[in-house]
Amino acid sequence: MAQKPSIPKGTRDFGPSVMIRRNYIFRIIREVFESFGYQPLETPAMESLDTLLGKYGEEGDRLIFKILNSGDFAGKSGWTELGNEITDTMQLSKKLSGRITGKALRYDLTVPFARYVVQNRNNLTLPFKRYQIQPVWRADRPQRGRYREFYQCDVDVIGSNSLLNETELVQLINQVFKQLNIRVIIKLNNRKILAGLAGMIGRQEQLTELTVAIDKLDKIGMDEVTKELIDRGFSNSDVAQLMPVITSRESFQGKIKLLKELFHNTPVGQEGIQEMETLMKLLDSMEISSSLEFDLSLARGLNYYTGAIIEVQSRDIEIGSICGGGRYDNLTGIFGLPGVSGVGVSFGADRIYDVLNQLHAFPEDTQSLTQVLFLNFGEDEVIYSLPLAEQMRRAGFKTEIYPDPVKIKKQMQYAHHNQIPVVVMYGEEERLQKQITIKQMSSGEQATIVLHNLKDQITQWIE
RNA sequence: GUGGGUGUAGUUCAGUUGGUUAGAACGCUGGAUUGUGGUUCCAGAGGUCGUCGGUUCGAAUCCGAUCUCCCACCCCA
Repeated sequence: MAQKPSIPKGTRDFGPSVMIRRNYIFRIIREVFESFGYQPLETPAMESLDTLLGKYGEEGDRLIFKILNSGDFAGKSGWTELGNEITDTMQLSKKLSGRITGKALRYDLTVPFARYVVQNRNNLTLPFKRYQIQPVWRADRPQRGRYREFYQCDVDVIGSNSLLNETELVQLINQVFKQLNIRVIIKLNNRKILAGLAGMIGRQEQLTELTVAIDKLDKIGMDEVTKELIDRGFSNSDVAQLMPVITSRESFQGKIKLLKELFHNTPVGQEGIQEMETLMKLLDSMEISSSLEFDLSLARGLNYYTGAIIEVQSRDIEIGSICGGGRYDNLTGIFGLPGVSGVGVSFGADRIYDVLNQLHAFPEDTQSLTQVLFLNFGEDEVIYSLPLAEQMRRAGFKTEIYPDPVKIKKQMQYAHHNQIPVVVMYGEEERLQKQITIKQMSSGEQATIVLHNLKDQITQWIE
């Protein structure tokens, strides 16, 4: 029974000092989201399994955390009956899982959002702008920078086709990272341009294979991507046509010109070019301090994107994307509400944390919380400290009283370990002389002063 | 899902060709100091050596299985 407690693989506890820093990130993100008029939304940790299945591809389905039903599911599911007629265990498992689980933990925030929109379609005024900051779960095998439980910070606007939304999101991304002091590259592309490329070589139906392969360009390089494309059934001439385009180092205008020539017979591609040009034109009219890049190899894995795609990388720390998203034309369609287009991005709080940590870019004062500690000199003595502590709180100091009348040494250690800058002593000696002793921990300096000077002295020492 | 590594005190790790009582540092508790933290000194607590089995007179050490965590791939934030 003396077994060591532990938490499940890929999950984490966040101690106080980490939480203070995480809250700093969430606070900035939330404030920026709200400044653009996005409204808060939360959805349950668990969704019906049907809501989630089939939305993330075959690979995604496997990574969904399922929740076991309560009750005697073995008996109800007719275990023996099933077992007798099916000998293939994989098939048996599949059949059984349909009966023993009907709920699952959410895999991302976009699908629950789509579900919410469809469910409340009669009460929502479109366009609907919402943000959502909640954990999501994936039954993946964890490794560095990848967890089974992690937070996503999503902003989406649904029910508007305007490219102004994309523009605004870029502006919002820029604002978040500006406030966090992270220098970023915002990469842009358009799914329709990728579809145009697939169309150009006559392989529209293999768009997904194409995008999965070229998305790895900056990770594994040109040769490996070529190899992968061949493996996925593309011909040498396909690759010969594609590679020069997606690796093009031309300027924005250069790339547009190149694509226009290539896409004279592919309407989807032309549409993509037009959207890209409009977006760039709109962005030109704003002050975006981050560098923008038109990256033709940017594809993003999720295959529900249909228009613009966005991905953000840190300029200083190699950690993959710290924010990403795009436009999806028909996400609510699978829930029976077609024709509602949405666009959104998601910030990866955990990776942003790592970037700030490695850059030492967290603000200093996020560390200590309590500013003033009243020592406890005994059950009777401490009563006289109570109103003083309350006065200090009203004066704006985070104040606590040590709860137990233990040795002063121990109480001082508590102040030291919690980095509390000021300790106040109001024991019998002080009280009889109508004075109070106050100590600044950083310098060790200590002063005995008259009561009404307490506030001023603390102010002076904390600043 | 595929492949590689790891496991000894709260934490980070030593532990010789298998040998008697498994160590260190840091941390923790108490004391030197009954109203004073950080530095110092003294003392103390803390271990089913991941688990189960095997080889052996004898296993932290060798073998097998199993679990765990870490790393890479697939995929993703």
